[in-house]
Amino acid sequence: MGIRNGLGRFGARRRLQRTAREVFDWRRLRPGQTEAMQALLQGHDVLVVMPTGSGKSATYQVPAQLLDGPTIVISPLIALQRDQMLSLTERNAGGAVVVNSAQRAGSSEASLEQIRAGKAEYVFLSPEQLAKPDVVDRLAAARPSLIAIDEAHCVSAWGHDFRPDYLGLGRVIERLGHPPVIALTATASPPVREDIVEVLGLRDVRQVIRGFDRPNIALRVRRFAEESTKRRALVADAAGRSGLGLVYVATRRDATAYAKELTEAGLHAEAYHAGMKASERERVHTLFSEDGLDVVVATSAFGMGIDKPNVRYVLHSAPPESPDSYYQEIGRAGRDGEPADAVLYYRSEDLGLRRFFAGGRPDEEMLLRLAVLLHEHGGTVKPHAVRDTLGIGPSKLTSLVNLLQHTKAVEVSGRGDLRYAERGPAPKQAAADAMELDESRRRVDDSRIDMMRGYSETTGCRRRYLLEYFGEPRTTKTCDNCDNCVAGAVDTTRVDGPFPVHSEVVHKSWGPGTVMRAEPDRITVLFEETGYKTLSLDAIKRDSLLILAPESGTEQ
DNA sequence: CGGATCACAGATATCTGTGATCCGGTGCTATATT
Repeated sequence: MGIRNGLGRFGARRRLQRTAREVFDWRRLRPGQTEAMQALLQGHDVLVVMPTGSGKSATYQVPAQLLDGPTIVISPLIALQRDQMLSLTERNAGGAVVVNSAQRAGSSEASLEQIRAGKAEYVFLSPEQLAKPDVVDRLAAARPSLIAIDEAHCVSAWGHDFRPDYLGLGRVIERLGHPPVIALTATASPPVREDIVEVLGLRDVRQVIRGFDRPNIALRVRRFAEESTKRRALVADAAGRSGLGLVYVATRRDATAYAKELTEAGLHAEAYHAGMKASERERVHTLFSEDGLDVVVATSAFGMGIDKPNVRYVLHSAPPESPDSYYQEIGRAGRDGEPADAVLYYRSEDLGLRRFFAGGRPDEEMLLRLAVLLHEHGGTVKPHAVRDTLGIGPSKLTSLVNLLQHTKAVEVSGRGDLRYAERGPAPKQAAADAMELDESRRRVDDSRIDMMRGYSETTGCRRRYLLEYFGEPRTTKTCDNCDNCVAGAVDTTRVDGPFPVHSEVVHKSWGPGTVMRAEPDRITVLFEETGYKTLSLDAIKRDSLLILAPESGTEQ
């Protein structure tokens, strides 16, 4: 009580500041933080995109103190859950508990009981825990006042296949009474933000987006024709550097191989990937945290949650699958604000592996069998019964159900039970629609790989390229801290084409989209259905491909 | 999609080329066995 009635904007701000100081010992809140916190207290859902180390966690931790009821924090990794729980336990913040499979038997049970009894303010758990109806029921009974989704880009990056329980979070949020929800991430391009909002079912959303630019990170791409030449160059580069570094590689095998070569070159290098024993991974992580080595050679498994200030360089032996991932990975350099380097060792062939990873198609036959099964049954079916009948695992079922849900064929109840929608399309149509939806998602994934190629091959300012990708156009044309700008090769002619950045357009066959990037002879558009496309202005003119959307220009 | 690896053939007894085949990232969970 009291927040909405009686206390105005300024009262709320003062209370937030006082709580930040008294409970957490934070002297000052930054504008982005206060904005997000106030929006939560006013009952909005909030999407926060702010760099690591800028106090994202504070945006839910402080309001949690002022709202009456526990705060549920959804976090993708057990290690992150534990770290955050421990740091809260040090404060006099009302107690924090975790619920996960790494707990001793009965300990998760005790955590849930503490939440129910009002003896803990924060509970940390994974989406998989929230896929269990009894866990959700017990949390709902505690009347949570706030839900935070940490590392929210995982919703979009992992939900659709790798960890499909992320897709169930929207339903879970409703089941928990939809208190104010805050989703937090360091990196999210506009379509990723849209995906997060849609999957989580956020309403009346306030977006707080701050500080994408990391001007102290020098950006560079080195192009190679031969794999062997590229390898040698990367090893020589790292061997010639001092200070802590990260080398990102595409495969586990490469992690081991590069680590070996770097060791032979005289560095203390350690490999890191998900195939290693937990104890080994922890050993490398500790060495890294305590400056006990020169370089970690890792797959994408390494990095989430790390906030090490003095990483001096991040080298990539191959491009990742999107600028989103690339920016996230190089963003681990130079957190201290001192100069740092991000160098991509690039061969266009290396994008092939990314296309392979993006390529897995859903099982169409199984999709149809599932649709037919639910349709013929007519009533509500328990998911385990469906799994038994079809002989598939829980995550496969979740991803197939998700596709059918989007085509309005299947409905999922609060407890996770399945039923065919009364006015849903026929099973055959539903399966076909679902395949088409999946196809469209794949086109978007492919287009993000294309954008990674675009970054690697651009002759323009690389920083500008990335910032525009994230929807933050710079006013200056050059950054003076990327290879192209330093070489003086960047074309600084003013671009005043017919389709300015951020204008809404409609394409003859690809439908509506937003201009993300404008160059003298071409533009890049983010289309709702097909993702990113680069179009030459000549072709647009010749075939009248594109027009400005009717409402565009009247908005601002 | 591209690479690494292997079997096999071919011109010569150790190497070279070709085609087939396989493999590739991210983490939760839950339970049985030491």
